Amino acid sequence: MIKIYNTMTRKKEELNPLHENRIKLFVCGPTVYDNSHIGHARTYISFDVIVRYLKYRGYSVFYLQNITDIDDKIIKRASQLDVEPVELARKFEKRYLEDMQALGVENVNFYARATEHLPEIITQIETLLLEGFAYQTETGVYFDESKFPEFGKLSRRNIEDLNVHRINQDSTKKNPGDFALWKKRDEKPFWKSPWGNGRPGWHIEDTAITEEYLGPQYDIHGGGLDLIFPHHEAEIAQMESVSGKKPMVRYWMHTGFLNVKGEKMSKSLGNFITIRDLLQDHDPEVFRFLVLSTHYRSPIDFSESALEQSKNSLERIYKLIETVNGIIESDISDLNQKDKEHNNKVRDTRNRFLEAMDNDFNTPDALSIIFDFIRDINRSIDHRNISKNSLNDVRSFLMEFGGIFGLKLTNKICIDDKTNDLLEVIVEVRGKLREKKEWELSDLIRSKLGDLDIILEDK
RNA sequence: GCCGAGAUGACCGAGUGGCUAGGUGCGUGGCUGCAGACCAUGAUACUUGGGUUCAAAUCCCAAUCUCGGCCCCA
Repeated sequence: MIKIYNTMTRKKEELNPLHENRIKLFVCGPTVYDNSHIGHARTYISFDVIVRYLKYRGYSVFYLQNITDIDDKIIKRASQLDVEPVELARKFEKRYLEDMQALGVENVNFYARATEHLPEIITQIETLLLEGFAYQTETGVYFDESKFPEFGKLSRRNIEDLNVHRINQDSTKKNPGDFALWKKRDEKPFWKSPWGNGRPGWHIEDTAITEEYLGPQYDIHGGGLDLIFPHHEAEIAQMESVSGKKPMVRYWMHTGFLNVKGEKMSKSLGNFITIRDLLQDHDPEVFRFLVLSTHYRSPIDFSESALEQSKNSLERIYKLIETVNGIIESDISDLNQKDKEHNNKVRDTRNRFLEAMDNDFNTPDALSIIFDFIRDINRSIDHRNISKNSLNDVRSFLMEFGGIFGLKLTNKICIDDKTNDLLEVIVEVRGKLREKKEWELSDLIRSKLGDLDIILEDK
């Protein structure tokens, strides 16, 4: 039974989807006005693995994400660069999708652009006005917070607290906490609406999109911790007011921040690392491993040394696969057999692994179980008491694990035949040198190859 | 001011009452010509002070510190 920590109740709850084994999931997507950063990557890798695991567990998951392609930041950036906002949005949307692909994030079923859902947005606002949850002023249409007493239930705040500390106060609003559903604007880009030209407020696109594709009630809503307030509160207020159905979502899941040197990344601090920067000189799987070696709700402190540690850890997994492959493909006679014992080992490890993942997707715990297993298998190989048959099971279990964590776990060597032949020549010659105990020369060859990132290991 | 998260060994990081997680790094031993990989093994680990309990990293109380949210943000 899978347990999920629900931000709404602050407790782990058993996963019970609305419709048997079907799960409807929505995760807030990015505002596409700039390159995506590694904080985004953390969140989306986390959800990628959550979805992989749910699917592995037999759930049919529909994973929806929005793309905020209309927003003040987009407009501002576009005017600075003297391009059309939509052009800018499309450009960074494309980059975002490329970045996600590079990171191996691949389970989103549908990306919904805000600008392609204006009719749905307008319909929701009309309903809110009709039902008295919203009001119109000369500057826009606002949600009337006082009509939704539960406002703040997700972040556990009360409305009184929310009505202080507001800046850039729009004087036409009834309460300071009221938020915009529609902003009346005559500058481009704008859309026509019953309330005049303008564009949607920040929160309404998500509920319009989720109602369209998932309905007024669905299973899981995810996003970064920073979206709890006010974004997700606003979504709850809108959707539950529109439909009259509660709750809008059964499980709220929030990912922790990625910090750089103990501080949250922000443009003002200048510690902003984009996914592109990261991938310039790091393997995406190393970053994925770093993300998964911390629980999705905990903060991650990003650093080069953290990456280095992850790289080395990940290497340990790859080494075993390599060794196993080497033995299976070799023609050496079979090692001693203790098949039954090893079958049990694989089975127990799988069970423990699933138990860890069932427990609110505890990837670090799950990893520790994998490493336990790796040590055991290495020991068996060292003692030469594992059969090729068992090693096949080991390999397929590790591949199963790799599928869930989104790690390829295949030998990454991809060189052309010519180079391969050439390498074989070098290795053969070096072998002869070693037979003659020409250590100096053979070490030189090894170190020169090492400089070319070709690691030669003698058995 | 109001809300929230956290403090575990050199570093990262699990763990809600008893049975030394795991990884990285480092030391030692084994295997190796050497190195690497692998195996074995080691280092004053649970912020502080009280309390509950036969038993606490884990529960309670207090304190200290760190970080985050409250305009925008994954």
